[in-house]
Amino acid sequence: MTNKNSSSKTGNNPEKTTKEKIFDVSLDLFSQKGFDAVSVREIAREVGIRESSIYNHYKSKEAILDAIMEYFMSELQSGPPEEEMDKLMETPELFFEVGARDFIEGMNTPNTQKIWRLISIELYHNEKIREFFKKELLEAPINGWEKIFTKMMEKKVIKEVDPKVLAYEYFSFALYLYFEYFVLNYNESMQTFMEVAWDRMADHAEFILDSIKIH
Amino acid sequence: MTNKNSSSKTGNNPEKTTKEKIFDVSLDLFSQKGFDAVSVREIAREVGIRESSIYNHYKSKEAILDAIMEYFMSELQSGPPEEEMDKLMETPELFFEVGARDFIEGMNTPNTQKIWRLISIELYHNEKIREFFKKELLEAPINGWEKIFTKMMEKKVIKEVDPKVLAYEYFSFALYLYFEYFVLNYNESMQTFMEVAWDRMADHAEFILDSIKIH
DNA sequence: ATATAAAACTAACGTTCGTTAGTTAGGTTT
DNA sequence: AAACCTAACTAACGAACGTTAGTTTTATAT
Repeated sequence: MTNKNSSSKTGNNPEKTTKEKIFDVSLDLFSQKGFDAVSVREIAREVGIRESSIYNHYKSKEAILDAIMEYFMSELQSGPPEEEMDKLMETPELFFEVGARDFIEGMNTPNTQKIWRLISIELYHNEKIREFFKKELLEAPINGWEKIFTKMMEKKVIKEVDPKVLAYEYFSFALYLYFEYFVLNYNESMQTFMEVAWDRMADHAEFILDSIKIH
Repeated sequence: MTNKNSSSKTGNNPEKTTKEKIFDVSLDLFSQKGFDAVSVREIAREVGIRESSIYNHYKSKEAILDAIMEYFMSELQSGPPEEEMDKLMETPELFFEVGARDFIEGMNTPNTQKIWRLISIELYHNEKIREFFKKELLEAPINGWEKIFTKMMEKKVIKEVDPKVLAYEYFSFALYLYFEYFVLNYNESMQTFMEVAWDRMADHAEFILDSIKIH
């Protein structure tokens, strides 16, 4: 089995290898129906080969899911660099804008968007994915925002409140948007979501800002 | 097929009918593993009968899920009565406390708690459940809070802001708590969750209140 | 005691599932 | 030309699935 990374970021590359096709088709199907509800035969049919041929490229159905998750984790961006942060922090309005852009662009590309959906479905069935979600997609950002708010208080640009509470206040709305889109309205167009999410995240940031900024 | 309502609210009633046992066992299993991952044979084994006997009580596996959902909808409480509302609204602190209690007690009994979890899992696979969730568990409460905040503004007990934004601000945190518990930490004890949820909902209400109350 | 209806049983049906063994075609390297 | 590898193929395995038909037990009513 070759270990060439099966990334296949471009959806309409005509020179895709069979392994990449399997990857892409699986992601499409998994993200729409969930892992268990998709059969190897269905993947094979969509790719245009027999189901047994899948096993020339991936040793099991589970291995396809693993490859998808591995790809996603490698694509996770870690946000803007430290130095830039410090400057931004002095004007909270700007900072929130950057934060919102970060959040929304984190679900930007078609592939990552599908994986977000897949993760949502598999949260209930897959312990590994659930732990990943908790640690990397919830706790890490919240701890990050807590640190940011703490620093802002030290710099006296916002009022003194419990930074943890503030982090939850800010971040829980992002989770709400995520939930509304990926769980409840997954089929609507991405463009529409991006625009709406941007506006609502801006409203939210404004509300938070109004109550914590020092006039 | 008898149409006696299969409620079985008390978990340790020794005089449960077989139909009630099937209902309870199915709910247990569905809420832990999801509908598709539970087989009729597994339910039968847990109840202590053969799988074919299930069909003397429910005409299909799907019919068990339908019965569970029907029970849940019938248990949904609609909140405190109108007259009491008007009085409460004049002191927002009290009102939030009532709101939080409502929210948390809505997930109170062991049975409803399991169904909440089941709903979460089936959101992705079941269009009926997804629509129910959107309408009854998201839109309805948010519209309710929007009306409440509008009235509060009319009574001049809180500042004038966009009531829709405010409703989302208040409610999205509740959804966050729901998500954290039912999706990510389902196995922890209910008592622990109730206490933590109560505290955090109080912190949240205090934060919101601080930024909208008229001093 | 006898008849009746509910609810348990045994046995099997037709499908679909993930996966494997063994084989064949096509292209590249010796 | 021969050897080799990759990746396709055919065919099938055993297991699990939801469901059904037909039969026997059990409890209740006459």
